[in-house]
Amino acid sequence: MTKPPHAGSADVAAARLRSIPEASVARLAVYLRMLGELAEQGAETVSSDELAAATGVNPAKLRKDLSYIGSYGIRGVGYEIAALVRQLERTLGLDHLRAVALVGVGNLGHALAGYSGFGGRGFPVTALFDVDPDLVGIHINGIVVEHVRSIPQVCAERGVTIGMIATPGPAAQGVCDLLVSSGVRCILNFAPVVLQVPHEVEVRKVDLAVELQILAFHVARKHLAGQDAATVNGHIIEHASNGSGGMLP
Amino acid sequence: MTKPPHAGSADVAAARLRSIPEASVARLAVYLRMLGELAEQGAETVSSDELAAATGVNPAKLRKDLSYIGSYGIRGVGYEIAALVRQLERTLGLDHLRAVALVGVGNLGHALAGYSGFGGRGFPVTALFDVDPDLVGIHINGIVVEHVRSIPQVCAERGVTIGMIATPGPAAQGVCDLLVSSGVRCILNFAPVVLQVPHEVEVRKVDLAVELQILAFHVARKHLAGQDAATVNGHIIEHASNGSGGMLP
DNA sequence: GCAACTTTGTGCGTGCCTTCACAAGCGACT
DNA sequence: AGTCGCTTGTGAAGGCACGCACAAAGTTGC
Repeated sequence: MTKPPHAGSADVAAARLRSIPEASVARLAVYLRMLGELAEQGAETVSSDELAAATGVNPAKLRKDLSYIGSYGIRGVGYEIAALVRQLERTLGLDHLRAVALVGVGNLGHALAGYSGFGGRGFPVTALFDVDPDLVGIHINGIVVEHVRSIPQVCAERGVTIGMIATPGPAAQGVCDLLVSSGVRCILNFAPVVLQVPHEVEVRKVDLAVELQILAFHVARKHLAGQDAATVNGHIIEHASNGSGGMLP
Repeated sequence: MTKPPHAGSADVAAARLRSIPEASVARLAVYLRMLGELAEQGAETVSSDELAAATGVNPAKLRKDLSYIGSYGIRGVGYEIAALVRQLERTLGLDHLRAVALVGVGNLGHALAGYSGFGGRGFPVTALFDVDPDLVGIHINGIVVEHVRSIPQVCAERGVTIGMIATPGPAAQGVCDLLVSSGVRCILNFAPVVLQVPHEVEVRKVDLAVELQILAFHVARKHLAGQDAATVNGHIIEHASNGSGGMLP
């Protein structure tokens, strides 16, 4: 393909961004974290085979994923970790901090507010909201909980670009509308409802009950199948879409 | 196709289970929850168009999903909600309670232990584990936290079939091995690591940091694209691809 | 400088998932 | 009974993603 002659100009970067498959984006984030760990351990370079094994994906798939963001590997050697991390962060938009607002400071919301995995990775939780008068006003990790009706004002003041909804189901759509009207264009939804949003807003849903039900399905399947559990190879790996390709020796 | 003459015998059910696409299983769980809400509102039947709109999927896809579990619709009318719910629950393995063990009662784990969405849907959290001496012994929702080393014994006693891991990353693999050695065959992993498991064990991963990074990517994309935001069609809808499952992927 | 080895980048076949479009089936109304 | 309108179930086509396999490109050793 046309090689990127020097640096990715903004145009080139934009063109690339648009064309990265959704499935690859999800994996790029996983590669990035693993690369961070490797860097901490002092590694300078890593091969696609090593990184693939560590993240549980096929090496060819990994190389193809990385090829979407440019040619940052050295044939015969591998990938230079520092450069790759920098480029991944640029691609994933992690070169800026993204202020996050969290609505719903109940059971789950409280845990999310205290989760260190966010702030440490460029997503400082900057605003907390709830409707419960007993919760409004308390501090969590140094952030004061505000009333939901303040969402537009506070989000504008603090430049919030990502919203997380951890309210009970019935409240979620209303909260979502408030966030959208405040200019938030990306939402992570933990409430068990399907949010209706304008087309320019991106919603991702994390549904814990559904995750368990999917597992329950597999429990039932294994149960019904008895345990044929053929004497296949011994290990590996994460993730559902295990082809379970035709058995039949 | 060959219609199920009377009831799905276990054989027929087993054959169907094996052939349901993974992506469809995830959606079936969503349909089931929405059907429950509709039933509460007093609805008797629902058409594929209505249910599809409510769950944010394509009507044809919904019908195909439902066709995997049998022909429970009435042409010209729609689906009888009660019968469909019953069949979905059977298919997803929700006709039995599935005891769940939760390992890691820190920030996130504590919230999960108290999350009512599990017990209310057939997944009673039956055992809690941690290594922290300050946590071992305390009660959460009436369950006492045990030491991780008790996992094999307690899981066997209480018939645990699903494990949830909400530990810090470095501890996750060890905990996973313990669960697997205790007979747990399905694991929901919240720790930011890729678990290595035998092939007969099913792992689903929920990775909150990755979810946010995917959103950040879309923030960056929207930003770079300016707001051309073409005059495309007007609406819609949740969900990128999941794969995931979500997270999952 | 050359040969052997290593590892990337990718063209291509394959299979799964999605979506369209339509025939078949069911109820209601006349 | 017959017709009309509505909705399901599915065949078939298109698109996307995965993974193999190999050429290109770099490094190491002599």
